[in-house]
Amino acid sequence: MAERGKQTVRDLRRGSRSTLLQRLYFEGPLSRQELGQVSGLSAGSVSNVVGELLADGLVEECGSVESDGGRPRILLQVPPGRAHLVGVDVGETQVRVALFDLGLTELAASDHPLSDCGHDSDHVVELILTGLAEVLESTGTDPATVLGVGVGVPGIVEQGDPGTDGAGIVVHSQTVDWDAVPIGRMLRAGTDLPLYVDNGAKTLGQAEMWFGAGRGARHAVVALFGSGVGACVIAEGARFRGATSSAGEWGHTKVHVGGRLCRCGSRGCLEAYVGAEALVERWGRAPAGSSEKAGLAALLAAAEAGEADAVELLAEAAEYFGAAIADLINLFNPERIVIGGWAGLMLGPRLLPAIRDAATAYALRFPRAQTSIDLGRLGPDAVTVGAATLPLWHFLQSGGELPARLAAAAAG
Amino acid sequence: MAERGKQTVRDLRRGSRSTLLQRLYFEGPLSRQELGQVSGLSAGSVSNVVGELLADGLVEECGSVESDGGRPRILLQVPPGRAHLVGVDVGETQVRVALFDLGLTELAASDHPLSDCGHDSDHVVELILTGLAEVLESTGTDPATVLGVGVGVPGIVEQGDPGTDGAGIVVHSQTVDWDAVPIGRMLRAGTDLPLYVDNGAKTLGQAEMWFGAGRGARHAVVALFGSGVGACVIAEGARFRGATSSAGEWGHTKVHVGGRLCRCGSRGCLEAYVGAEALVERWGRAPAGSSEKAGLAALLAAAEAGEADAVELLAEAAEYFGAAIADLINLFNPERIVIGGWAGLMLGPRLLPAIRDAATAYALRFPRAQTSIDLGRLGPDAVTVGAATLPLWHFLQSGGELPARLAAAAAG
DNA sequence: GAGGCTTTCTTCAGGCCGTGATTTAACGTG
DNA sequence: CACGTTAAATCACGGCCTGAAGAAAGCCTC
Repeated sequence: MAERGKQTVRDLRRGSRSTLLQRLYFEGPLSRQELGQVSGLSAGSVSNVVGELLADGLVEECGSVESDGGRPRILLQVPPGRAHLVGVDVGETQVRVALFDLGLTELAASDHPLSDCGHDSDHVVELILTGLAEVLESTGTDPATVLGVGVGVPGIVEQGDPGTDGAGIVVHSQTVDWDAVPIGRMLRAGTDLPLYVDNGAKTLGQAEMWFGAGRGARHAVVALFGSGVGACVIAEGARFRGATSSAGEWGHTKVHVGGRLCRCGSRGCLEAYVGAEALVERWGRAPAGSSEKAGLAALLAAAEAGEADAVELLAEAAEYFGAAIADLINLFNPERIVIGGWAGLMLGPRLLPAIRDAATAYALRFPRAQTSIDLGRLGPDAVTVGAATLPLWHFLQSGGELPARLAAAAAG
Repeated sequence: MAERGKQTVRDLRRGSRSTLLQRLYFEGPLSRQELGQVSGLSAGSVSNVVGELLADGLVEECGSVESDGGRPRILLQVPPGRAHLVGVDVGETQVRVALFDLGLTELAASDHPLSDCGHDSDHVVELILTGLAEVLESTGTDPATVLGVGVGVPGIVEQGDPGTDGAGIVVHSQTVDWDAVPIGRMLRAGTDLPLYVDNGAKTLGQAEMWFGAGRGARHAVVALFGSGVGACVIAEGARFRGATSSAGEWGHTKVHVGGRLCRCGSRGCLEAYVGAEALVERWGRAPAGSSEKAGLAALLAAAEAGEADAVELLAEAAEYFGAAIADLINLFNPERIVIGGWAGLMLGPRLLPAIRDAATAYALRFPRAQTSIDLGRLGPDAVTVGAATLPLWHFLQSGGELPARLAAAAAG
């Protein structure tokens, strides 16, 4: 039931390249020696594979470190400038396109507000494509050096047939009224770059796992607390997708069957109790016309000032949030829970102790004891970074597969 | 982040053996020809690997089928009598040990009631070991032909260090008051056979996946509805374990934060609303002193007879159950949900439509549309079958690894 | 400053693996 | 009984990883 299909002797090499590339990417400069130890490959193979990677330009030597009287170790790293990545955040109020180098340093960004036409899909696609053109042009980046474009969108992303180069990707979103929008095909019409699309919350979670509070964990859940509530589940070091890659829709988990009406149309959803939108609305004292963010900040300030109803509302939210986290602990048995998202970061410092207590009260003892609950470290702007990890992940996983033109350039 | 470590050219062969063995095991007699097609391996490799498997006695030729005027195809199969498996069910009222052949046909079984000493762990271990001796002796089975002993226990199983031959397995169970019982070491003292231990509900789920309503699904959740409530999650064809293999503890998911008190000590757990024990207790009309099973049957009969409170109680249970299944759908995005367990099978025919409706009402549209909800097909006696799949799974996964003595016998 | 020591990296024979073409086997047909 | 057809076995080939032996690059001592 878990066949991994045909494997030729060539897949071994792909696997070795991938392992070495990943180690080098995540664990900084390493010598061939150390690389052999951490990867389990023999020194001979490491030398061989690294030679290949050097020839492809995917790895470069960067200084050396003396070794107690012997030949110095030559350090190796993935050259950050070797290729580029694009991350796109289709947010609630704007479309943001950012260009990164391989080290995920932001080289340029382009923002377009989404006020006039709302989330009309043609318009969003147009903004993505113009943003893409802008960041490439403003930095003089050759499109051939871009490994791919990762896009974080609201809603559920159906990946479609993997063989079709992203053209089969379809997005369903009840909140922005996208019903089976074929965003893959629409973007494909405007660019030849490899496309990767995923839910924005999931890309934020991915970023938190790679560069934030999730680093190093193999089983984790990033609980994203913003206007709504979502989660990104990581199992065995990779995102848990489920059958059609919509796994982790935590916001509509029931905390009170038949309870408060949720914007999804159902009742009793977690999001209807602890989502920022719901909290601000329930509090009812936010300055009229203020943004959701300002409203939540006002609620927090009121609670800090000791206003009873604000204090109580937040305490209740912490209990619900903790109880829902207990569900995650019971169901996924992670070693770490990371609370992220802008609202999570805003309220976290105040609510974390109560959330932890509630999780302890509601979860089973054993799995709870295996899990730590911490705050995330990345703000909402990390969605673009997370989106850029989508092509990056493919790059590392495939052992450094380059677009045809870029590979040819290295050979020359 | 998902390194699969060192891979030598030998692992390829192990993988090929495993693939072929699995195909042959699950998809009945197949010719080398067909095997090549379904596995993707070339005809040459298939011939080669099958030759090896034949020599090891892991595969045998069984008749042939004509082929439209050419050389007939020789059919191959895994000989059911080649080895044996033991499955153990540590249930609420008894310890059941069963001996199976490779085809999972039950050859012998031994039941020991658990009335006198309750679940004292020493006593349970003793019963397992005597049961094991009994089934081996009554059938005259050489222990060397037993691939392993799978044990299904109540509670959470911590697998310990994989290298220690099962000796590190520890069980935690709040219901039978086992606190870190080192069942691996205790059993190891009484037998040399390879040991595999997992939660009983999970083994039942595994059985349902392999031989019941879950067949063929790669992403599924088996929702187990008995005295309590549990779940077995399958992702990518393998059981989803989480960090310490306790994932899927669904019964203590919150459906009403702060609601009914549950036997786990927390409040608002699903189990406190729809578990058979809770239902019978809430109904309050079961004949005094009757078993839980009889009580639930009485409740069902009352509802069928149209008694208002019974009808209403079951309708409420269906709604809660469906809502909780909606949570599973949102979180795990499976392609199939199987409702099993003795209470599930008993109430299923009556409640399934309501459960499906509730799941549709409470789950998000898109993932709900990807999922079918069906009743399981295996009764609670399948726990032993499921337990026996634990060593069987290891056998198939490893490409037909045999205990030393058995392998030697084949060579002779 | 030359030889020796230590440590790192490279090279190479050896054993396997899967592929794909070729050969051999087994069967029905005319 | 020769022929066409299909299934299985065989084998040369290019690849892969390992492990051992050899080369490289420093430091230390005399």
